Amino acid sequence: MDQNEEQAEELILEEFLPYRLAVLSHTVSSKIAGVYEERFKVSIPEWRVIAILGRFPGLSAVEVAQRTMLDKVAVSRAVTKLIKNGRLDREFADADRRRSILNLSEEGRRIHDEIAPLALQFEKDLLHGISPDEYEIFNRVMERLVSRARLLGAP
Amino acid sequence: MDQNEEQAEELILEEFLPYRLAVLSHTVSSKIAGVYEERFKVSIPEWRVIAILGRFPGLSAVEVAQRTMLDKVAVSRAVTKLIKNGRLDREFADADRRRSILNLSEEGRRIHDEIAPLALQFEKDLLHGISPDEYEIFNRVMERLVSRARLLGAP
DNA sequence: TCGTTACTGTTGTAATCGCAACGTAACGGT
DNA sequence: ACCGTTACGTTGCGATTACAACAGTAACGA
Repeated sequence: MDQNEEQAEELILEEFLPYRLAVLSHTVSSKIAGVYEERFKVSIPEWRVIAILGRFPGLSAVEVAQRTMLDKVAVSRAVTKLIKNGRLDREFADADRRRSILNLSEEGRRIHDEIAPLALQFEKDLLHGISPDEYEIFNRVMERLVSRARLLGAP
Repeated sequence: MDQNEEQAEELILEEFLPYRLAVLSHTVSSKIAGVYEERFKVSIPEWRVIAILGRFPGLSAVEVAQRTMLDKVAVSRAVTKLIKNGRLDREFADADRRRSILNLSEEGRRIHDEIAPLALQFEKDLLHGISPDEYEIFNRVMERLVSRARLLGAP
């Protein structure tokens, strides 16, 4: 029997990994965005910026972009809006006046400290019933998938 | 020692599950969309429609929407474009003339049969180095997460 | 010093998405 | 038969996103 004789497997959308990842991510994102948005009028990109500046004060816009996986345009717009809403302060570096120095304002910090526990709780709720062992494997696979995906397809 | 004395954990964006899911899904989607798009001029929603009609010929638009997790507007637009490009045929049901009956055209079938193996190969490449056991757990966790996410947040 | 090149952040714009509103069609009760 | 309701699919529109082009600043070498 020829070893290549096996039936070419058909593509079943609901089992197809990229599809399932998209569905899962979209479901999770829209649910948690509901919390940010509805209660604090903060979009996901804005929340990413706040979260990063909460841990790394004084970053520039590009540095924020790298750490949030947002492109610099998204960061620029999020920052503009956050400043307008009094949640961010911006200075410019003395040494290089192109470079911005971003920090949470008092209000920004307050919002950060309110959202963070909600977000962590949401994550916890999401993971309820999943054992640490399972989650560890899940995480390993996720990381593997990201790095593989970065290699594949178009460079 | 008070049992609530533990330090409130800080939110670390790059470890935060919704964020990581978004990054992973976005990375995977954009890579594989490159294949669909560049080589066949097919968007992701269009590909979902093709994939579903490949397995379930004769569905109506709403049925396609349910099975692809697209909303009916997205399906309507994808279908319009696919018909215009000669990849889909549409009839209307005798019993209920609101209801469309969608089928791949010959050309649509041809494209389906070309993309499907590429997509499956991409998935295989993505999963390279991950053991069946790991993948099984990964899948279990994914399913758990979707159903949890559907419960949480806004109803 | 001048000219080139690289980098930061903003703006302009086209494509996409999501939601509400709509037209048409079928259905259900009276 | 008639009215109100529900279902299917389309259209319009505001919000979001991605990408390219840009202005301004800095760095570097001739």
